[in-house]
Amino acid sequence: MEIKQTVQRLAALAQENRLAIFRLLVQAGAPGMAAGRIAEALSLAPATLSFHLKELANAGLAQARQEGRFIFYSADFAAMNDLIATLTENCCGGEPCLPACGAACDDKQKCA
Amino acid sequence: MEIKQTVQRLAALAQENRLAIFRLLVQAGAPGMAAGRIAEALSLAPATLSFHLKELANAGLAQARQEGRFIFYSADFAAMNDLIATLTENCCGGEPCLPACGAACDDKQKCA
DNA sequence: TCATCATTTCCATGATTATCGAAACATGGA
DNA sequence: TCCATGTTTCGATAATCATGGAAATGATGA
Repeated sequence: MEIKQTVQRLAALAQENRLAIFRLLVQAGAPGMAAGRIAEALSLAPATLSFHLKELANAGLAQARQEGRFIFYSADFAAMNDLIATLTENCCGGEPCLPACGAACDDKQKCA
Repeated sequence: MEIKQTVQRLAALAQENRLAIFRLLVQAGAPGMAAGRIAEALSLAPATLSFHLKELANAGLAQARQEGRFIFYSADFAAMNDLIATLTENCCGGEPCLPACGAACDDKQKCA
């Protein structure tokens, strides 16, 4: 993943309301939640919520889907995993991993 | 990890220069790098670098250590892992995981 | 102590971001 | 078509952030 996109995704999550929105979407799973429901759950003004949802969508962390009069938003798990993979990809820089590094490494053998 | 701290750490990484600094420190491993070397590697003004290093240190993602006239900074792998764990902790919200989720889950059995 | 080097703090500036009221834009039902 | 509802865009404002020059701080060796 490009560094610009990584920064964009980190920035998208680095805001209290957006992190809360994203977590809500993660818990909601594939069907997601209608914008209004999210606003209700987090007590956000419609314009404010819309601003943040757009930010998450632009970063590729959320997707919108129209259903009747409602617009459902859902988390993009693949994007989240890409982000995490990018953060950990140079984990320990080829050297034998520090103990603390183990939990984040996909390659358990390398990080044993 | 508290949500405020999670936001702080994400924000610390959500800036191109700071992400570059952090990656450099990750590659440098435990010994870390002197501030001057980092500035040199990334062509940053001393004041600018100092600002960003402070930001990373405040977020708990980097540590400073004095060595002679130099101050060495190193990445805190444990903090990075905490951050990732927080991002993935409600991964798939208890339901069977979506395929895309597997890579991020520590619990491979749950996310098979 | 003094000179020197490495780094940080102070300060001002410009840029970006978050918020929300009001208006506009869909969508679906009567 | 008209109305009601759900969501987004517009516009203004306040707050936060990034940058780097200049001065201050801290550490070392002479």
